[in-house]
Amino acid sequence: MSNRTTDTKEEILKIGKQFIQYYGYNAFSYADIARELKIKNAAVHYHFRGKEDLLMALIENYIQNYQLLAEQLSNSKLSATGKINKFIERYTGLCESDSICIIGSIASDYNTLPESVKVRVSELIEMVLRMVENALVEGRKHGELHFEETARTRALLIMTNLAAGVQLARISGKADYDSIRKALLKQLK
Amino acid sequence: MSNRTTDTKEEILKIGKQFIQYYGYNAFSYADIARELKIKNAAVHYHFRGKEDLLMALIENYIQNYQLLAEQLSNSKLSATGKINKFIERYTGLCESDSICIIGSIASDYNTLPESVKVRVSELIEMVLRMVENALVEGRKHGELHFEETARTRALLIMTNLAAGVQLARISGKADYDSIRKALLKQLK
DNA sequence: TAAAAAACTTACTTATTAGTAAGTAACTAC
DNA sequence: GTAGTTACTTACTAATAAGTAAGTTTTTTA
Repeated sequence: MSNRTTDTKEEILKIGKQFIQYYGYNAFSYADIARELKIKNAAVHYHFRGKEDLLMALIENYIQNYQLLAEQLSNSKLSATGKINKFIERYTGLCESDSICIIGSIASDYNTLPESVKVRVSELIEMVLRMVENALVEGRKHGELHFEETARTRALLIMTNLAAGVQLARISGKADYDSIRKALLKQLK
Repeated sequence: MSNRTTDTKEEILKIGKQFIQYYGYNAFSYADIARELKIKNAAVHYHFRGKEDLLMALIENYIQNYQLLAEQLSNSKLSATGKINKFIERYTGLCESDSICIIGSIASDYNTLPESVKVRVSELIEMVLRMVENALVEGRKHGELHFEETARTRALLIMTNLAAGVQLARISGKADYDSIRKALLKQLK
């Protein structure tokens, strides 16, 4: 019995992503996913042999997603500020659903992950950093953005502010995330 | 059979802290602690009824520790920069052992924690932020430090840079943490 | 429309987890 | 020196976790 309009495999990925962002990788089980989708445990194993495979698939999805965003940004007529904003918006969205970014979530569980996953996460992070870096370089070239550090360092600062910002927001409130977000942009002017 | 020189309860706290900082709260069990200390599972339960109680004790320890640091700093003749540096050093130390800060670790697992713990973590964070904020206010008053935002916002920026900085360091390398650390201090001049 | 492939469920297994009840050894206080 | 307290161990239980083998239903394709 398959569902006409939705794809179970996609649904598993969707729920898995939500669980990682809401509870953390080591805090949910295949049984949790199965319960949520009203299928059996073994059905989840049919689509993803094990939890590591599911995680790997999620990371691949995430990489694809960011590659798409990177392309869109490089082809767009948006200002550098606009591009940075597109990036920031992703975090703002997470904040609203009491979730944290996958990278931050995985980073906390990093030492429990198999080598294959670690390598890919590392590549994902480099990709994201390069994307922000490119926007920063462009903005500085056009006199639109101003910062003292190298673009790479500035990208690191922005990324860490946002990643930990959404983590903090769940505890001390969304107002703190908002202060961070606004300060980030003001600093670049 | 009790150990003359060490205290089992203290040892459990020490290992528990290490596990949280290295693997994450939901990635270790009482059995792991028992194995490490060469005692039985039930002995851990004797000292801490459940994992939540252990976590709570660790947080209380952490709060005490920070209260001590806050006092030391407020009574010290250190410059504001020196005070901020004392704070930064804590993160640098973590970085060297491939560990992340307890706050960051707990933040990722936040939605799996009981309310009693959440409340105390929230108080801990406020304490830490106030400490950094105080040093910033003092530094600005004396013309030693310079920043545009409110001291609270600046403290948020510093704290998120460091917390996510050590998380990132495990994945993309300690050099990235170092760039962040140096940029942080330079920004304040 | 029959065979094959895909997408499951049923029914397990094996390992781990948190936790506890009951017993024992050692130290402590009087 | 014995009664009580502390700090355990032994020996469980009940629940959950990951995973699999075998069978069933549904969909696709030839």
